[in-house]
Amino acid sequence: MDTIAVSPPLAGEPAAGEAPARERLIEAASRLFCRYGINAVGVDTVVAEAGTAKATLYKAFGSKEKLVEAVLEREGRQWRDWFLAGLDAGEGGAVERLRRIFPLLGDWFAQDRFYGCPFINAIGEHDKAEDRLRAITIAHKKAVLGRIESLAMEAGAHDPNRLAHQLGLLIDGAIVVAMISRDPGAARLAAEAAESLFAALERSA
Amino acid sequence: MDTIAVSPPLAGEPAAGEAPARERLIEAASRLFCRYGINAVGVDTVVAEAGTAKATLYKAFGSKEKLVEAVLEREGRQWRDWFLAGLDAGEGGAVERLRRIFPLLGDWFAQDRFYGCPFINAIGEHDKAEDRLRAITIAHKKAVLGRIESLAMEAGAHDPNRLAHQLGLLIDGAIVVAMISRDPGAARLAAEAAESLFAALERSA
DNA sequence: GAAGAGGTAGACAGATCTGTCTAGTGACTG
DNA sequence: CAGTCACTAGACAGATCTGTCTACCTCTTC
Repeated sequence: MDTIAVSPPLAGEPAAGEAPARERLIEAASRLFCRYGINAVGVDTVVAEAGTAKATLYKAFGSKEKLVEAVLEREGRQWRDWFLAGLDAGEGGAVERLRRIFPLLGDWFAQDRFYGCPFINAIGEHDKAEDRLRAITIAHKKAVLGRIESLAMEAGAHDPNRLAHQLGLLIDGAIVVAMISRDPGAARLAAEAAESLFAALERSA
Repeated sequence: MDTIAVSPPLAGEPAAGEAPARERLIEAASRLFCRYGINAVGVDTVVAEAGTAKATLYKAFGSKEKLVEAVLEREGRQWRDWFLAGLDAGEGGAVERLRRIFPLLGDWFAQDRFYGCPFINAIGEHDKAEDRLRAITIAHKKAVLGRIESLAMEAGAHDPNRLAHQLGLLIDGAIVVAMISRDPGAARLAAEAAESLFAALERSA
């Protein structure tokens, strides 16, 4: 009943058991936006997929734009819950937990419903002068990198903030490469690169 | 007259001196697609920006989709010309050239017209089952990583292909982080991470 | 000077987009 | 039983989308 989520973060089955309309809308939008792109999916498609009426969408969110924000918030929260729980699960010290980053990503990449990072994709297809989506994305990244930084500190890194952000580069790079190549092997490649970052750390530990 | 391009790859000024209509269309589309996203820009906007008639666009490209492909081909070619020339310019051995990757990226990120990688953004906003854009992107990356791999080999890397792809992760990660954060400092961060990858190499050299 | 190439301006068709609105249904509550 | 709440079905408005078509203009070349 209380098991840790083993399945990666993406929206799963069409949410059996009749979830409330608002939730079904977010889940349907999540699936469609991630797979086809936000601008490529109209609200009619979303309500059809969610099995709700159009008025329900506009009652609940006010606009497509707000729906997009709600989707990103939920997608981010779920991803962080899954990812951070995965880091903390099981035995091992801080370095072992940091090492778990990339196998976790590998599990995600291997899902057939892996479509890249919704945040990166959303920013890429909107006006680059727009700040709203960037702010949501930065908050998400901050939460993830914050936990990684504290693990890096625990692991005795000389500059935990820098190590965390360097790992962040490898994470984002791996996500993008996995989306483009459809090869989950990007995670292993990133894991090996991360070992080089850990090397200095191990020497001083 | 024969100077190396000092300005990074993005489409520059509105192409003075009356370029042919086809070229003006690609340049206008490039600017608009990169900044606002492909699906967010209609062909009417493109022809208005290019100062051509709509019929000219369809005569030259046949469809918006083909125009997108032409934009990516040109954008990729220009970027590679600039980037690879930047690697090879100046003195220094293979490792010094590899080290030049990230300062070059930093110049790109610092441009006010830097909107992330057009390939990554294009794939992100299209159907992830679509293969055409992925193929164009993979060809582009192959050309870039090919050169990096041969530099890695020259530098005496144990596994040049792996080093090249690991640098590729850092490159893509830096591009994405720079797009999101609007901070060209991502390039310096990546440069420092790359030093960890070069460390093993230096030891064996 | 006729013919053709390459381009312009813009109307048009038909689809699709976001967002609003009306009318009605069913469940729960005082 | 009346009222409210959450929701459905779908018509509708008005904008915008891709793509086509006609009519015209302006060079160059034979």
